[in-house]
Parts: sequence; structure tokens; C-alpha cells
Amino acid sequence: MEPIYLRIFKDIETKILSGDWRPGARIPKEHDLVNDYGCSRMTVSKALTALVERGLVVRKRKTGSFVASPQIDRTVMDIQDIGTEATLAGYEHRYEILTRKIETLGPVEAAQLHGTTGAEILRIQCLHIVDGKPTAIERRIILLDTVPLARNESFATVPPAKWLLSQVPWSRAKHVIRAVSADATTARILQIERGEPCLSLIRQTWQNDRMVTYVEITHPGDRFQFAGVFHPAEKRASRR
Amino acid sequence: MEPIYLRIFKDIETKILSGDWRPGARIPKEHDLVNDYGCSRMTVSKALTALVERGLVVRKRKTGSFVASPQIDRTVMDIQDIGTEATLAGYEHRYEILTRKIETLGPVEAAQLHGTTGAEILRIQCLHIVDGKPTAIERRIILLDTVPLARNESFATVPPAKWLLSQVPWSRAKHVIRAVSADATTARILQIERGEPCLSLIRQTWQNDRMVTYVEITHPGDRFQFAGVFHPAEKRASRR
DNA sequence: TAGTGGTCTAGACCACGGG
DNA sequence: CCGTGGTCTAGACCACTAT
Repeated sequence: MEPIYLRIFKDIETKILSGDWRPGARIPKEHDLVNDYGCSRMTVSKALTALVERGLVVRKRKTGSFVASPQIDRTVMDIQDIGTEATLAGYEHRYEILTRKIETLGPVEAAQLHGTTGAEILRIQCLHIVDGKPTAIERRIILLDTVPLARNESFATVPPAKWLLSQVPWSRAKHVIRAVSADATTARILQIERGEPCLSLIRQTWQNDRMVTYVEITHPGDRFQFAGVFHPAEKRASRR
Repeated sequence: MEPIYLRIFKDIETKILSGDWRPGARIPKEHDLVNDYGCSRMTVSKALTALVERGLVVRKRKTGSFVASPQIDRTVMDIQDIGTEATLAGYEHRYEILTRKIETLGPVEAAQLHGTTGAEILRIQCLHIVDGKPTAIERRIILLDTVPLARNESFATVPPAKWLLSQVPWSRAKHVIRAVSADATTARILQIERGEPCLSLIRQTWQNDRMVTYVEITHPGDRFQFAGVFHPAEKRASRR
């Protein structure tokens, strides 16, 4: 027999992960959940505590409990949004859209991303400039089937990463970090020498087994690093 | 007034982090803690649940609760022990000690590591070979003040990372990941061209504000990457 | 002030697993 | 078997904060 608190936990988790309950939405008050499930308030509380710990829920006295805002990377390392990060670190940040076009996914890429050949995608390239220096190239694919609203979004004012966070309620992500050589194009855009080492972060994101986005962010090796302080189970990380 | 469960949590946490209770040690049974703190069993249980969640404690029915084994990186990414990882991935792994000598920490390095000039250290260089190919150079400093037993350890059979995990009960760690160019020495040892991109992981570890070790692990960019799948708050990560 | 979550109790029954 | 943790109750009082 499955524990009641786990059933409550899973029910709410499902509602949130599926996007049924959007970030900021109100979660039934504890008293109501007690009635719904016919259990004691401690049991409800245990489920909600676990949801808070999982980062899906925030609780506020007097006002109630709410669906938290998605923070895919909080568990790993905070590379979610170069702009926000740079600002926090006290640097000026801006970005330019280099290209933006709608295509269909070719067979090679489809295989590489475990996606579907022919799926309609939005392909974007951005250059991020921090403190006046080119700091990252962002090469991104957004699956228009999963995020149809992207079709009409120019990304002129809101960076793709930030915009996506507001559109897709909660996600699963895969990260790969590599060291690569700058190819000719990359070198020119980042204003470095060809062959210089670059730090490459690839992130692929899904919601409910539907791919949301695939992005490769390439940083000059000498202008970027990932850093984090951790004591076990305190998950904050930062980058410089 | 601090909640009782938090007080219990902190008391036990302190005992474990300080090394007072070693990994595997028995934690007082819930009934005893109920008596010690004069509270109900639910309150004790709440504290223990939080300790499990933090990774400091494991609980077993009938047998009791115990101090967990330290797993510094479980919260971040599993790069703790190249040998174990390689074996898990199905590759053959061996390593060679290149140098091993006792020195004192010079002023430059001391400043860099926020350590004390003149502190006695053990300096080790290892080469890790996975699947027959040089895969990582490990350049490590161990503070002999903090880990005196290292003085007599040859590391001929047990890699430094693994040995340290067994010696230092629990730690705080800082990680930095960078892309760097292979210098002449590194290139020769890793059998790559000079200037080729390498992935560098630096990890500095403390126990109770005393530095334990500082290590830089340098991988050829084309033979190594960090990868992880995460859905928020499920912290498993792996590397290939 | 009133509504909400935060904590706590003093029991209870059950599930698991070592002897 | 029986000791241990796993879960649960039906209340209770308190702390915080929006109104």
C-alpha cells in the first residue's frame, strides 16, 4: 500500500510537471487537502514539505501554498541565464541576435538529438557580451511543436533562455560540458584565435518526453569558468 | 525559539561533520533520542528524515540509523573517483604515480589557495589511463596538518581521491571547471598536441575550515566530458 | 483580527528483517 | 519472534502576515 503522503506528493507533482498548475498558481490549502484525502493535517504537511524540498512549491503563512517558479539548474549549476548572472556579478550585459529562422529538423541532427526528422524548429544564434567583451555564442534550437508561441517571439528584448523559462512550466534537462577548439566562425565572432580552447555547455531540455530546446553555449576558455561551492546537500552554485 | 527537530538535526549534523561520529557509526535509536530531548517520536523522526535527505544518515529497519559514507560530489557531479567511474562505464582503468614529495607551501600558492605559507604538504602527480589511453593528469596537494596519515601512504594501490574519502569524514568543496590549452608538459604526458583544448577541473576541499586537499584534474578535450541528466531535485549525475 | 502554515504531542498500528 | 523504523491520527498552540 502506498503511503498517503506519497500519493498526495505525486498527485501535486504531476499537476505541476504537466503544466496543469502553472507557476504562481495556488495550491489547495492544507485544510482542503485534509478533506480531499481524508487524512490528518500532518500527513498533508509531510507531502507539502517534500514538495518544497523538491523545489516545486513555496509556502507562505496566511497566504497559502503556490507553485514555485521553474529553476531547472538550481540543482546543478546556475548557468540558466547569462544576463541575470552577469548583472548579479556587477557586469554590464547585452546580447545580439545573429540569426533567427524557422526550419525543419534534418535527419542528421534529428538522430543526434533523438528528435523527429522534419519537425519544425526555430533556429537562433545569439552573441552575449559581458563587460564589453564577447563572452558566449548561443546556438539554439526550439521545437515549435512543443512551444508554438516561439514562432511569433522576436527575442529582441527577452533572451531565449529567460523567455523559455516563462513558457515551459517545468523540465528535465541534460547537460554536457566539454572543452573544444574554436573553429573559424566561432573564433571570428568571439574575437579570439582559431583553435583556442573554449568551454562548451550543451543543454537539452524536455517537458514530459517532448523536446523543448537544444542549446550549445560556447565560451572563450580564458573568459569564463563554472564555479561552485558545495557542502553536501546545500545546492547553491555560482559562476564567474 | 528554535524548533526541537532543528536542534536535534544540528546536534547530529555537528557530530558527523566534525568527524566525532565516523561513517558507519550507530546513531542513537529514535526511542533514546525521544528520551534525550524529551520530545515525541514524530519530532525525532522529522530530524532524522532531514538528515537522510541531506545525505548524512542512512536508516535501516530493525538495525537502526547510521552515519552515511561521505559522498562529496553527489550533490554536484560524480567526478569523485576516476577509477570507479571508469569501471562502472565498463572501461579498464589504471593509474601511475608520476611524482610524490613532501614540501612546504610557498607564498604564491598559499595566497592562491587561501592557505598558510610554510604549511607542510604532500604533492602528488598521477596519470590516469582509461581504456589504454591517458585520460587525466591529477595534480594534487594534501595538507599534512589536516591529514597527517597521508605522510606514510604510498598511494600505490589506492588512488588519492579514494583514500582521502576514507580519511576525511565530511567535507565542503569548491569546484571550478575551465577550458585550457595544453602546455608542453601536459601535452607530452597526455600524448596530445601542445595547445590542444583540455577540460580542467579544480577542486578544493575543506573540513571545518581546515583545508584538506587541492587538486587539478586535466583531461584532453576530445577524450572527456562531464554530463548529467537532471530533473529538478533529482541529483544523480554521470560522466562519460 | 482572522486565516494560514509551523510545530508538536502521545499515543497507535504496521512492515521489515535479524536471530 | 520482537526490535527497529515508517506511517498515521486528532487534536493543540503558536507565529506570521494580509487585511
